[in-house]
Amino acid sequence: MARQSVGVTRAVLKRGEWRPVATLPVARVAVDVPLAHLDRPFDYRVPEHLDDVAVPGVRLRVRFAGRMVDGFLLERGEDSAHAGQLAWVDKVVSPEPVLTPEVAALCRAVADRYAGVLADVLRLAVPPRHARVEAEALSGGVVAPEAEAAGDGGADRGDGVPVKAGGGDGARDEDDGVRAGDASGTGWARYPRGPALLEALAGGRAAHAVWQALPGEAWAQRLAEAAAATVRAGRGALLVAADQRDVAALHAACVARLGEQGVVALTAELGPAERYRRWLAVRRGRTRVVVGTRSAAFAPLQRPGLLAVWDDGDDLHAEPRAPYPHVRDVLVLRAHAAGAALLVGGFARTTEAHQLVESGWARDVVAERATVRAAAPRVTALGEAGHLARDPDQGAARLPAVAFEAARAALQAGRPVLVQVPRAGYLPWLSCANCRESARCRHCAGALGLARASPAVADGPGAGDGPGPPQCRWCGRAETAFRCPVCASTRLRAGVVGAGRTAEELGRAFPGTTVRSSGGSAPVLDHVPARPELVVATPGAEPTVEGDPASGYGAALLLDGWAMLSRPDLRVAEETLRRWLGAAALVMPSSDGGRLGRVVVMADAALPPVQALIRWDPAWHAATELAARGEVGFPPAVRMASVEGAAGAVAEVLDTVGTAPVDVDVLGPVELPPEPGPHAAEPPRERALLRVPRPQGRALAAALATAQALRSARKAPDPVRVRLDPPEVG
DNA sequence: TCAATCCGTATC
DNA sequence: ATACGGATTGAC
Repeated sequence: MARQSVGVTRAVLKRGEWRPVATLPVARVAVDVPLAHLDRPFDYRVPEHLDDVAVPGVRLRVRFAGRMVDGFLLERGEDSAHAGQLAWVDKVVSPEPVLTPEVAALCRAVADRYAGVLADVLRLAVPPRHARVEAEALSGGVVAPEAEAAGDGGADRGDGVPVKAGGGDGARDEDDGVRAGDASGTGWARYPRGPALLEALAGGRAAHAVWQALPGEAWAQRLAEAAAATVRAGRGALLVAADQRDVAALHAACVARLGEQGVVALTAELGPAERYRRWLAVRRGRTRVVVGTRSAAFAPLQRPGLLAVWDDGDDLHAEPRAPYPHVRDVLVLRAHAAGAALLVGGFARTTEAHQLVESGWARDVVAERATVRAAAPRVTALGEAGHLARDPDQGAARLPAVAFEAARAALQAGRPVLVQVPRAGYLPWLSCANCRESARCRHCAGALGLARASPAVADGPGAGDGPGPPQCRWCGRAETAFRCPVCASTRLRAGVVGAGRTAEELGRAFPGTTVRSSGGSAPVLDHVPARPELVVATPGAEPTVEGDPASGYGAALLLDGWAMLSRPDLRVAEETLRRWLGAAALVMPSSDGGRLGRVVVMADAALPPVQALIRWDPAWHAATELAARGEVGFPPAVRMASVEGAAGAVAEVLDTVGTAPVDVDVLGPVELPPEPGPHAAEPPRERALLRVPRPQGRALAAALATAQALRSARKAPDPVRVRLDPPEVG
């Protein structure tokens, strides 16, 4: 185990004079070769001069099929099952054991779960080596500076001042003086099972929880409390959030509670050197709490006690590179294997998270109805809005009366108003083809738009609805006979809807009121001052309101409802509700006889997601969705795989899977629409969907891995993409 | 009969 | 990928 200086890893002897070590002479190596049929360890001989550094987890170079490849040493063994001669471990790249046994096992499990290869998962899990960083830490022992979580806009906090452990004093923390792990006094007391969860963490027990955060919840503080309880048990906590902004909030909350020491943020934006520096600090056990984005789910945290993901419905939690693992699944596998607790939290609830509850694997952490009601804003749905506000000014855009009143009441009370609008480019926006005047709804004067022109994904029944008539972006009414009020033209031209345009329109509806934008073409704001201003934000870019979390926005207008719900996507109800809840959770509780703390959503109250928002019951909605998916046989009620590629190749994979002992239901294959761009000359691609009952998920993945291995073994030219539970299908 | 080449298969 | 073995081919 003695650490060698780096130079010694090179052979001093000539290769012919290398001698095998006496004990544990066999190194089992995961080679970095992404071929399905080579996805297993290969044995090599350890030469004497590498004995010290050839420890499990190190990166090394070996000769494989006639060329030098990278690999990881998985373990040392006494003998090999391989009949032939073993080749030498050529070189140990660095003595740093970057692949811990726990993470190695996790990567194998993830590869198996997703019918992928270990080499691909290892590339997601272990960041590229940065030799200089490794050396600086080796020699100096300097603890990585981690003051700035990149993009940390926390300018309202006193930065640079070391915070004493336990002295939680975040700007938005209402739980001053509460000791970590003391369940009774934290914000977790508002949830009947919250204290028990914290006690389990403090006791080092592997609780599994799906947490439905209360509206207005200081979620980052709650997760920091959970992390602190875990640390008290002498174990580490890993908190994964979808984006930089959420990571920064989590980091700030954890630092406030636990101090700078031992809390580290891992995100892609850090750049290779800083990222590797922090990652190494985690591996070396200098940190007890890791917060980060997607790939942090694999962070080599020592003795993991709590694995948590916030807002697991955000699609950023789905890895876009093969084998396309989802953070929630990675953490479930890891919790299972490492005996760690798992916490899946959010304002919304995904069907997958609910599935964990229904299967009995996880417990529900939800507040009592009365607590929810007391914390929630009052929600009004405006599907078929009847009344309109009188124009306060000539030419000003008008809002439905209820929305206008809710906003005005909030502004008069000195509170900001949040307006959630569709992301720019999400929807075409329409104007008169002749005079360029914006095309407006004849009922409410909202801007007209087209519901998504062509369905990019044609899944299941009901796919292929063409572009419908223009619809009002505010009230959702269809306009079947447009006629420009200015020039009487009946022709329309398309532009692009942006948050900026909506901001402009709203500015006219509320003259003299400051309008801020967040998201879309405008930069995303972390927070806004608690002043009577309009805040126009795209979904996911809603700023929090500075100050006490119990008093957020005075009102919110959710304008993108009909646009969202018109998308041809099976997940659309769940995703729409998630976005609404994310915005509505920032609104103050209903007060002043319902005048303050209002949410107005432009969607039909009869729709289930609208009902769920009104009643603030995402768990009910998730249960409904899960039941519906069960009826039509879609994930997560079943396990599904998509197999995509050239027609013949797909057929081959299906053939092989057909011989496996799995009871597979095959949908398709169907021809996919040609991809836009330079793919015109290529033969059409096909996709088949395979589904099995959930207990057979492993067997399905194994059968698909076998099929891929067969193809790769005979160098089949057309690649086939296999994805398990592809997000756009479920 | 032997060498050059082709093809299939394993890759430690 | 490359490398090796066995079969095949072709020239003597």
